[in-house]
Amino acid sequence: MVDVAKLAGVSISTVSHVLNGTRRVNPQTRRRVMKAIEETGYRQDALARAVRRSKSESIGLIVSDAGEPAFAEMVHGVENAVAKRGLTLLLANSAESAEREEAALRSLLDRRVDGLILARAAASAPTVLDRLRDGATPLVLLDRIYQDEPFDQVGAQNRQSTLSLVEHLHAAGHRCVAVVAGDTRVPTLAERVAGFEDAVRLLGMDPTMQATIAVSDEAEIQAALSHALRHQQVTAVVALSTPLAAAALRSLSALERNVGPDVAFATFDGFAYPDLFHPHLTTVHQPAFDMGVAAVAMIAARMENSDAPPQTLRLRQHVAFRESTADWAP
Amino acid sequence: MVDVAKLAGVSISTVSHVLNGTRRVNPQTRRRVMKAIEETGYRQDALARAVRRSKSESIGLIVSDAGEPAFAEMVHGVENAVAKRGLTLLLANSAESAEREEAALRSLLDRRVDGLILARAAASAPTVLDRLRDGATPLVLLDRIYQDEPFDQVGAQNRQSTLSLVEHLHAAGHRCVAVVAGDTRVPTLAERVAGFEDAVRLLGMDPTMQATIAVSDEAEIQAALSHALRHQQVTAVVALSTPLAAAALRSLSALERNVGPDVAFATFDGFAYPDLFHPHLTTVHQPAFDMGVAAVAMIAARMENSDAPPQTLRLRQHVAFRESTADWAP
DNA sequence: CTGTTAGCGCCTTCAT
DNA sequence: ATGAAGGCGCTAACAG
Repeated sequence: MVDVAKLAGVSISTVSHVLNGTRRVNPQTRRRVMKAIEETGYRQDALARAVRRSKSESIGLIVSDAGEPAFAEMVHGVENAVAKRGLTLLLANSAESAEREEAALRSLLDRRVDGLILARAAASAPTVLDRLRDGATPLVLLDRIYQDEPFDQVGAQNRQSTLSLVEHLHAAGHRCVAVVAGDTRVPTLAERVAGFEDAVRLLGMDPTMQATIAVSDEAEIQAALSHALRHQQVTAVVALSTPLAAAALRSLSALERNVGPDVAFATFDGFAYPDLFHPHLTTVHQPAFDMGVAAVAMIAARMENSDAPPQTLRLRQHVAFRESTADWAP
Repeated sequence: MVDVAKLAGVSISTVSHVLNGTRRVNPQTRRRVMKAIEETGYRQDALARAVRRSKSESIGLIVSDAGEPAFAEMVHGVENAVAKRGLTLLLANSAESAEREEAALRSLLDRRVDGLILARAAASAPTVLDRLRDGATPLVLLDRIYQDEPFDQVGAQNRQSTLSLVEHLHAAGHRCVAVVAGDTRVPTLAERVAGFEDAVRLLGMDPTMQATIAVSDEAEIQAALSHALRHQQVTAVVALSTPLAAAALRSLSALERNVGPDVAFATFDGFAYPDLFHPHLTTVHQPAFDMGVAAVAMIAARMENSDAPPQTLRLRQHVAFRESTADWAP
């Protein structure tokens, strides 16, 4: 910066001001400075600038499972929105571990990110957000919504979507449904279970004839499904996430039940390229990319106006009814 | 930091030294400082530290297409390796655009990342790496390998894998193959095409009976495939990436050719959960996660020893032979 | 319209 | 074994 100033015959202060457009400067000198910058190949040091302004022009994102396609999509959406605003994205993955989540949070905060987007880990510690309660750094909770937290949040309408899905199954004649629910500490999954229970009640289905399988391990899922199919006359299976769907489909295959004719099947989130996946699976599609975009928008809004009440945004999910729930007959 | 120093009754200099373990300090005072840090809830400012040391403890990653599953896996691998080293990941997506790539590069460099991992965009400008030629910031080129660039690189053994694949098809009786190649400015795809040409030569296949379809648009792919199937008696189709495979499979479906019995099919990179995808597709699996991990390792090595000659690492791909190339008969 | 100067929070000689 | 002091590169009063 000193070099530029010297070459242009001005003070570094002027250089700073032409760079930031932060005060009027004579077009003549302005030109000279620009030329000097060009010739010098000078680039502003974003870090020093951030230290001085205590604003880093960056936002941090912590996802709970970078391997899941839905989260990969959210990362994609966040990256897009962040880049569009000229910010930089700092990415971390907690891999569903409370320790890694805590460490990532500290690290990003130490880097003075201007905002933080967090999809909490399944095992997330209740105290992990304490250091953010003062609102110094805007936080938005992504995907996994915690009712009582005083933060902005973005998720999907899990409860209603599950209801629509089960209504559809009920209309097709299904009376006994098995839900592969996984780790129900995850609010997203708990909401979907709650939606299922809503449906059971509303549709007058017999609660004792339904099965909620709250495990994640494939072998356990298979055992539970086997039991449900044989002893509870379950005719439809609903998986609450992509990895659970994979485990369930493998289990059904091992149990020699054909998806479609033998047992109806539906899933949340689903697989990439659903039109190429056979059989075509009835799927509740999460607007993962848009959720990422929305999260960034909320951060931006919060940076403008920090004392508005926290807001929870739930995006609509698209329910695609396909083959896997069409070929079964009572 | 001043607060901590005051509370412990020492100078900030001592605080700095206990924090960094950068010189011997009396266990007594050391304790006092630690306690003061605890009570104050003091955290080091990573940015100020980076400015002073001109080392940011972060690495930048630019991918060319965050939507492709293979790149999502690489991001995952890079994130993992970076976190394991206690560094922070800055992520950007060029979306195959030279401008966005250039912008991302500048932005990350301005943030003084300690190393940079780049999967170049298809349209990448030849000059984009010029500012890195001096070696001040270690760079590793990921996935898309450029022969003549004097940088560390990590990719896959595309040429040999393609050869194995085509040998397999040839052994099954195929003599005319269509390759859906997409944008062959992408070195990865060009290498796979080269591997195909190697195979044609080595196996004595008639070059005029092969089709290389170097477009990405689905309608164009369908038209070209239609022509190749009818007028060139093509019996096997090979797609060189996941999106190309999706387009090709849709095209074949539109042309009413059954994958397997009517026409053999193989793809690179493939779809998630291949065991659930029907028909099971013969696939050359890229070790995308490991490529990401390896890229970080190379950055780390380069930071130790900057004057070793640049190295190109090619990881082996796993070729899984499955149904889609098993059911066809001459 | 422009320059001088005092920090931002930290590390690191140089003294003691 | 510890402190004092000078910057890292930058911005933002405060002066002219």
